[in-house]
Order: sequence, then structure tokens, then C-alpha cells
Amino acid sequence: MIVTRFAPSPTGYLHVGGARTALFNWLYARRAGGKFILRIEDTDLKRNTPTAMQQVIDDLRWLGIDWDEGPEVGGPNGPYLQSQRRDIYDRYIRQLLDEGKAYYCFETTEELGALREEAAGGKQGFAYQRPEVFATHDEAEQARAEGRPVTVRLKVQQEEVTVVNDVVRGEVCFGPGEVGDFIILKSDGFPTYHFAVVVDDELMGVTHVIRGQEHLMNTPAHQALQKALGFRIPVYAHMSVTVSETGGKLSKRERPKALRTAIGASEEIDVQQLAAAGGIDIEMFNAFVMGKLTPDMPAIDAMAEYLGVHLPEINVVDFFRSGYLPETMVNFLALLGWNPGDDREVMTREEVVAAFDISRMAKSNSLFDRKKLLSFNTEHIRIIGHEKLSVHLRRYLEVVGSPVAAADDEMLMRLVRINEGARTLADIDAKCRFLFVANNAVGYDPKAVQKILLKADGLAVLKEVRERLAALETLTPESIETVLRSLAEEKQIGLGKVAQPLRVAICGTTVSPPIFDSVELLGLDNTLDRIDIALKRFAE
RNA sequence: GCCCCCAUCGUCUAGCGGCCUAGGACGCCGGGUUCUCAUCCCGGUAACAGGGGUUCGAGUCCCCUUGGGGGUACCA
Repeated sequence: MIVTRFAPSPTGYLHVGGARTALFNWLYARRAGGKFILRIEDTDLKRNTPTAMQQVIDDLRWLGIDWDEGPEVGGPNGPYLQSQRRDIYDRYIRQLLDEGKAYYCFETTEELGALREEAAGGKQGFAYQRPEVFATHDEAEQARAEGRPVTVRLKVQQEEVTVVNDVVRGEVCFGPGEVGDFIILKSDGFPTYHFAVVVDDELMGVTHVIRGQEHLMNTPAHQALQKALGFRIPVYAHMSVTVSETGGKLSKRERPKALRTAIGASEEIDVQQLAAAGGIDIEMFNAFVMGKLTPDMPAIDAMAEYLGVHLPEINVVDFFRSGYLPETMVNFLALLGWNPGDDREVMTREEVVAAFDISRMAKSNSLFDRKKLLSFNTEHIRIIGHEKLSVHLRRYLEVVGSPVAAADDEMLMRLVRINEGARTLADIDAKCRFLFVANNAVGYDPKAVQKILLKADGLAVLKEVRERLAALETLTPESIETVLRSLAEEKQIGLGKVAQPLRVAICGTTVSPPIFDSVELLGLDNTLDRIDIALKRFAE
């Protein structure tokens, strides 16, 4: 049976790069009828954020990536948090020590840093000098008792060439001495990543490791460990990296960076207010602007919202908040470094699962193209079906706190129907908000008012529109259309000349769903009321 | 510095020695539909990084150069 896993370290929100790794593993397992495991790699206390695991879990669930074993679902190979597996690691560490395949070390971080510095000028990279005689368990205990750092290193064969057999890259060779004796147990008693992955992948029966290219260089070390422990070597597939428009790999730092740039570019901003909007004090704000530190995500988001700037989406939640569908993300992410071998691009989740195979993974890095993503989203909004779309929309509206969330199910379906062609859920939200504000609270866009109502005879037309609508007996999109069209015809003007003043009067902007539906949904009383308000307000 | 990986339109890619006059998609440009925005429809622009080989024949195989990316931790 094929077993894959996704093993994130809980450092914060799941970002697209991680999501793509998770997706590839999930797709492969699902396609092959195998098993997909979620494992949390929390062996670094310093990096762990308390809420991060939940965030990662939520993001995966949103994407529709489910796991057969892991947190919240359990399984026969648990626990699935590495921090809870220390006794297991200790056993294997002890085994290696007893067999003379690993040894204790006592250097401090500073000492190691100095050695590395020294080696920096040399031709070969830094390699740890293996001691002549090895410390005993007792000596290690003693050192620990004295408060000295104790680590364990693996003895790595220095003579042989290591060959990594990679599904996407073929055979990759590493010369003798490329891998030094590396640390497998840290002085805080936790295993290093290298040790924990190897042990867990073996114990959990992982057959295929699909991971980022950044791990290719780690693989010889992992294989050395597998050999020392007598483990099997799983199939490796190292994925190409996703790079961002700005070059380099897609990183979480891009959002704060974009915000910093925006702050720098905008003139006349009230820094006090901006800092307050982000919930940070002015010193912190200044430090941020100068690039000295980075506030947390919510602060960044809040300031961006205050400034009205759009930050590049990096985390999975960013895409959710921008109104993308999980179907879009799955489809798009899958196509970054993989393709089905034919001309299909927009595919449903089921189609992607059915077509996926690691043998068609691309070698070269790819750029994350947000324009194409948008077009994919437009297409998925179109093909997903109204029922599913309204479920997504409801959740979206609730989470972003839109007034449109007040719509009942019937209304929501209606909104979905009249918004065909929307590019994101955010588009639908924005276009429909006018329906959920009080008549006297419509925000009029000055430009729209100027251009549509005040220019030409916008107000005069609006007055006539009012009269015609008021005389209407039954209010349906069709009846409204008839009225507006006949008015336009009589006046020998385009429908736009009639519709636009009405639109601005009821929405405050030049953009809304189709005008006939908009009026009908708003209701006759509200429509007339808003026209009156506009007429009065912009009369002179 | 050292090690590793990669290289087709602006972008994602198809291509696994002759089917390539290099195909698709996004973008972009032009046109059309339309009550706004968006959608939708039609048309166009645009690429094998450079240089050597191998071969009857190279986008496809090999080497070098250049360019890009990754790694070089008691992070994962």
C-alpha cells in the first residue's frame, strides 16, 4: 500500500508552498488508493506557535485535504505530534549509541560557530572533526549534570558516494565526505528534524516522500540514518520550488514587505492612526517601517485594510479572505509543477485526483502567477454549481463579517444566480452590500455622482425613472426591464443612460448586479426612497 | 566559497531524435456582445538562453558558458 504524509512544523498559518506539498502527497495517496498521514513536526520549541497546529488543520480542511491518520483522527501509528514521541526517539538514539554508530558531543553553540568560521575560508565546507575516543553514557550523564550541553552525532561513512534515487530528478550523486557527522539529538533532549523524520517515516510505514527541493540536500543524511538503523529507503520525489513574482521562493515575508512599500509610497498618512489600526504602538510601528521588526499577521492585515492596499496572498487563509474557492486552489496548486499530459487545465478536484501521478512532476521551478489564479477562480465559480457556491459564499461572508451574511438561503441563492461571471467571492460581496444597508446610509461615490447624476440630465432622467417605477403594479425583473427599456426608447437614448442614474441612486456606485434584479431585490419602497434621497441630496 | 538542482512565448506548460512551419492556457493587444462591473465570443502578438559536439536528422542526447533557484544550523 502506498503511504504518504505531510509533516508541517507548526510555525503559523499554512502557506501556499506548504499547501502544495500537502496536496501532492494527498493526491498521490488518493489516486493510488493509499493512505495519507498528517504529522506535526514540533521538535523545535522555539519555533512552535501554540495556535499554529489548529491553523494548519483548519487550512487543510478548507482545501479539502483530509488525512487517514493524524491529529484529531488518530490512527495505529500515533502519537502524531513528534513532541509526544520522545521515548521512541530515545530508544533508537540509545540503540545507535550502544552499537557504536553514534557518539556524544559536548561543544557549545559558540564553539561550533568558531570552528565553522575557521573553516569558512577552506576549500571543503565545514565538517565536524570526529573524536578519537568516544564519551561513555556515564560521562554524558556527568556533563549533563554539570549543565554542559550534550548532543549526539551520527557516524557517517566518509568514503562512499551516496546516490539518491529521485523520481523527478533521477540519480543524484553526492561525493564522499559531503555529509559530515550530523547531530541527531539536540542538547534539549529533542531529536533533530533529520532523525525524527527518518524514524517516523519508517514507523508509520511511509512509502513515498514527496517534499520540497530544499530537502534534496538532506536526503544523503537521511539515507545514512536509514542504513545505520536498518530501515528501508522510501521513494523520494523532490518537487520544484514555487517562486514569487519578486524572485526567490514564495515567502511569508512578502506581505509585510508589500505593506512597508505601500507605507513608504503613500504621502500624507497619519502614522498614529495607522499604528492604532494595527494595534501596535508608535515605536513598534517605526521599527517596522525601518525594517527592524515585523509585527504579527493580524497587525499587518489590519494596517493594510486601513490603508486600503491589497497585499499579495501567501497563506492559504489569505486566499480564502480574497474570495478564492478551495477548488481553485487545489486545481491551480496541482498545476504548479505537474500536468495531466493533455490540454486540460481547469479541472475539478475529482479530475485532478484521477489524473495525478508523480511521474509527471516537473523539474523546474515555477512562478506563482496570480493573474492566472484569478482566471481559474472565475472559471471554478462558473462551473461549481449554485448550491456549492452558495455554501462557500455563506462561509466567506460570515468570516469576513460582511453585512451580506444577513441574507437568508433563498436570498443567497438569488445573489449567486445574478452574479454569474464574478471573479471572486469578494466581488459578489462587494456588489451586493448595497442591499444590506439602510436607505439613508448609502455611501455615494463622489466620482459616480459627478459623472452620472450631475452630468447631462442624469437627475432629470432619474426623476422620470422614479415616476415610471412608482406606477409599476408588479415588481419583477422583467417588468422593471420593460419600464426602463421603453423609457429609453421614448427618449431616444441608450438603456445605459437610464440604468446608470438609477444604479447610482440605489447603490451609490456605478457597479452592481444587473439593474433589474438589483431593483427587484431592493424592493420598490426602498428603491423609491433611495431615489428621493439622491434627488434631494444632489438637486443643486 | 563549496555542494546540488533547473533552463521552450512575459507566465504556467506540451514536447520524451524525424509527426514542430514548436501546441494549449493565462496575460497582453485589437475587434464583437452587453444596463455598469465582470463574464462571454472572435482575431492577433509572442519562446526552444549562447556555444560546441553526437547523428542522415536535435527543442529533444552529451559537454562547456551564462542565467536562475536551493542547500551549506543543536530550523524544519
